[in-house]
Amino acid sequence: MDQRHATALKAAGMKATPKRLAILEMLEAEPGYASPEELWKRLKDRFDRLGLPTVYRNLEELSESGVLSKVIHPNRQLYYYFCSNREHHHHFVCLSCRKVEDIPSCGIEALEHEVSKRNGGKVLSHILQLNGLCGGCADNEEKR
Amino acid sequence: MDQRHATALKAAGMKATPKRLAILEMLEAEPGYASPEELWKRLKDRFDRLGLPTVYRNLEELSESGVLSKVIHPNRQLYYYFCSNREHHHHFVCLSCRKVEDIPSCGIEALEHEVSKRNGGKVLSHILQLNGLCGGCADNEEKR
DNA sequence: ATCCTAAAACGAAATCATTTCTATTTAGAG
DNA sequence: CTCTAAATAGAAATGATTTCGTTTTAGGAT
Ligand SMILES: [Mn+2]
Ligand SMILES: [Mn+2]
Ligand SMILES: [Zn+2]
Ligand SMILES: [Zn+2]
Repeated sequence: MDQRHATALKAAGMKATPKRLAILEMLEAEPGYASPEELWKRLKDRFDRLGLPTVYRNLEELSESGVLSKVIHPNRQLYYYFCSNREHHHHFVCLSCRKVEDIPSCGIEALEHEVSKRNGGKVLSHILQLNGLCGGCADNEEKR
Repeated sequence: MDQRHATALKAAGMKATPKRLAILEMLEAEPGYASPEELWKRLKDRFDRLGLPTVYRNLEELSESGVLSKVIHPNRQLYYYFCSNREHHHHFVCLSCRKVEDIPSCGIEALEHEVSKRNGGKVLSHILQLNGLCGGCADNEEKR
């Protein structure tokens, strides 16, 4: 039914299992990021059996293949979210309500070039994430 | 004797205990990042008693107060390093040898402005880190 | 449509880096 | 020198995440 997700999975070289599709649907409907356990609690009734390790494994694999994104959270727990924007970009994440907003550009090319020029290093990946309070949460904060 | 570190601690509102100073000296002498346990193993003989929780606690407090920096590592373990550059900047970290290199500029002001303009959100912190292989490790990689 | 097999999922148990807790020690202000 | 809030000890707990041996399944091949 959600051919889009099945296609994305196939493109990533992963089988389109019902559980993977359910995880993607649930995260797509979610405005913010979610933890493995939260997703598991909300999904397990839809299946005869659904193990928490399965959710962990799939979230990690989906993140690894770029279908999902991972949050670097100060509390060091894992959180994932769905973003359909296929361009390279980053995110602002609200630490209060968990909303995620796109940040279209990062000057990574210049920084990568800088690193390789200066010391011959090779940049394999980069993290750019803004943490804060979204508009709504910042307002609530003020009223307190 | 290392008045610099004692001063830095005082400036951060922290007592200049021998253990904190030893942690700072050890990390300053280190070219890259280190884990709490590694530091503990290398420091505990210098003291009658030194608990691993003390190392964890101090590293976190020192990182919290900006005296040390923390690495966001793919393996999700904690690593810290010392950087004396007091300007706002970020780092390239080598995933192989753990070397850390400065990245002088990040376009954070523009991004912060973008976030607050678009949705009224408030940016509280940001992460920018490049992961990769430093010059030396990239060379070794090629020879294999 | 059925077979076949590598991939996926199960789930109980283990892991182990990190944190907590209470008692004891200490830095440093007064 | 005294005093006290801050720092440390260290054993124990924690709990999110991972492992592992077994069972099930998706999807290409027949
Ligand atoms: Mn996005
Ligand atoms: Mn630096
Ligand atoms: Zn980027
Ligand atoms: Zn910055």
